[in-house]
Amino acid sequence: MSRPTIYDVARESGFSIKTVSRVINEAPNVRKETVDRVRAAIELLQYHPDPAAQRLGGGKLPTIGVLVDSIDDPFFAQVVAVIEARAMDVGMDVLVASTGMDETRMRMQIQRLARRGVAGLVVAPFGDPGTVAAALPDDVPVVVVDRKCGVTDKDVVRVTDEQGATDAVRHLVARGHRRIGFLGKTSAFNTLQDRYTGYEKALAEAGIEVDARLVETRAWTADEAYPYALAMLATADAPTAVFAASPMMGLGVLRAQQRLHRQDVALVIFGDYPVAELMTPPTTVIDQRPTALADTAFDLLARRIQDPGAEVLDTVLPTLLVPRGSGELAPRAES
Amino acid sequence: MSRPTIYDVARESGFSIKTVSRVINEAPNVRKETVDRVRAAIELLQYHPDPAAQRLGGGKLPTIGVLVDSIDDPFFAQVVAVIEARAMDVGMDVLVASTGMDETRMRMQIQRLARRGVAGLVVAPFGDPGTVAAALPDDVPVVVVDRKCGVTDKDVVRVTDEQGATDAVRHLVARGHRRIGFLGKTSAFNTLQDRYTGYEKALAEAGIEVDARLVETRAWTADEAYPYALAMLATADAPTAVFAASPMMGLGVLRAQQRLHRQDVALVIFGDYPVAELMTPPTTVIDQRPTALADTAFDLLARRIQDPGAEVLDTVLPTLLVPRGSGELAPRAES
DNA sequence: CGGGGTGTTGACAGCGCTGTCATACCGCCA
DNA sequence: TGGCGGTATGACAGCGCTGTCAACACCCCG
Repeated sequence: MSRPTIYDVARESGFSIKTVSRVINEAPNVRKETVDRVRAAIELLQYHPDPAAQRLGGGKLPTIGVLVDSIDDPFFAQVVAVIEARAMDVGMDVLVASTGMDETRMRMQIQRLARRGVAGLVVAPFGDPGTVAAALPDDVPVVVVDRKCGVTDKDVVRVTDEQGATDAVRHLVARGHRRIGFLGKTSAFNTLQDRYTGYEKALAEAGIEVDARLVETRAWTADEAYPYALAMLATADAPTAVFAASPMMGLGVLRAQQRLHRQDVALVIFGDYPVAELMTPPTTVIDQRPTALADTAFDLLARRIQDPGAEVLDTVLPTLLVPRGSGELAPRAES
Repeated sequence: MSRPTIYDVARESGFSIKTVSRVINEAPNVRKETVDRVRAAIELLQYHPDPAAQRLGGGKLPTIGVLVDSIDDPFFAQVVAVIEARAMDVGMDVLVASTGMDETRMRMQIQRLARRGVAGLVVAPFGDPGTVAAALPDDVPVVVVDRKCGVTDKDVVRVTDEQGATDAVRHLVARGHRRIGFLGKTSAFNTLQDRYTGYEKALAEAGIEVDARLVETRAWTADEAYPYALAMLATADAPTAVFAASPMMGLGVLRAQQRLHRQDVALVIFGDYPVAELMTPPTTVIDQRPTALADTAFDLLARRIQDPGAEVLDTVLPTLLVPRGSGELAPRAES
């Protein structure tokens, strides 16, 4: 009364296990009638191949691994959700793992997933190019998402970080802002570095000089960003607008604004977040469109699994400025 | 130059593969010196057992499956994150799957995970007791989270839905509210039903009669809740406070409040959500403490995997009222 | 009518483990 | 001294698949 095996299907259908195997894997050169008979037996017995056995017998696990910073980060949660949905459509399972932003752990998790025999891996890496390149396996298809980290021999999907940041700051400049603050730990990721570059660029275009007092690059978490944001907003020559280079930075700013009752400071956050549209004022964001990112990542992975030799692609998706209110505030009248 | 197998370790250590297997599985009756020698060989060769082979050879996969409504729901994202972290600590992987609130899909996903040979399953089920009971496998350890759904033969972890709702409504009553609205599709889950019961109970305690015009039980998503909330808040005898029985309902109410500029209506939401503390006013919530839920779920699962015959536990965790502002608003003066 | 495809199927040997059972050895007691 | 029980180890047969290779049609063409 155990689960039926391929032998049961073979017996039921009157063919050999090999032919059943062929039908399961949609191999060529099987007569249509045979396929039908085997399919009928499979249906009758409610047979499903055992993934572990398939794996052991030479194939890969019908599974894809996803490794992200943290699963409950809304951005990555969406990425995982999309991958899971897409994987389900093609009958694959998804193994999730998180790095917790720890390099050793990242390497360990990648190894574990690879060892597991997954058919492919979606990874949001971090760290310097050397480390990342060493950590990514070469014998498993890998797609790198969100952060390039100097990877050149794998498919990459990411967004136009610099352009997005430029859009954000231009948007603020267009509203008349000249004193625009920046928050984001530029040393952490190349993405953040790029966003800073975009910030600089937009200012330069407008003939505005970067004021070091308005640039804060030390904070990484929202908790760290908060005091800096507080300090920046509390000074006499506070910025009239702030560009937060990540949602975490954004939260830090929002907390500071709430604390100081300074909702009149314009704000654009790089990266959308839940209920941003319900804030007072609703938050203008640069949407990274995580679902598009994940969709593309899945497509690329599927492509590479199917054709390991395909040309390596570095896909850069556009971001989307979503004006909701906070980014459209005019500079408050100088007191 | 492929991955080392148990044979390589056997050769390297000078013992048979069986003894190596014993060491890997920490089986009894192996001389300490042997263990050390084998361990050294394992270390030297950087050997890691192949999970698929372990599975096929009689064991279970060192993997636990998690099935939730949706992976990017903040509540479930946290649950998944905690399970993943705990699993990693004990060297297990996590397969995620989502039901998308579809019964057929739920059943399918459960079967897939079970077939996969996972060591255990954490499931947030839904649907009537019969369906759920039929969908849950008996040959794999299962822990049911968040919603009991009439399950009696599996371990369950959930929160005090009725008590939490009562707390919320009492809290509002204590502020002087008498006209308190309710939003939540009571027919969807027993959890929501319980929350409604809690609502009724708190009103009864205060000698307040339930006003059918203030009770809306048809909406399930935030989009559905929005028009109802709008209607409820726009009437002449609008409630002075609202209890939203789920975060989604809460979002509907918040949108309606924003639209109508009625931030003066008190609000308590069952279930915390990101940045609730940054809203205007900050949202008072009944925290379901998803991390505690997930921790307990993991503990229960580990216990059952280790001892399949253990007594079945129905664990009910307390919720936590988190006052942040919206729930402490006094009834506005009647116009 | 024979040779060389092409299409269709099956026998069988693994894949890397674990379970079962056998073996070898030790110390102990009668 | 023989026999018994316990400890430590190994031989070997699977687990449920897939890959390889062989077998056996059958067809077309010269």
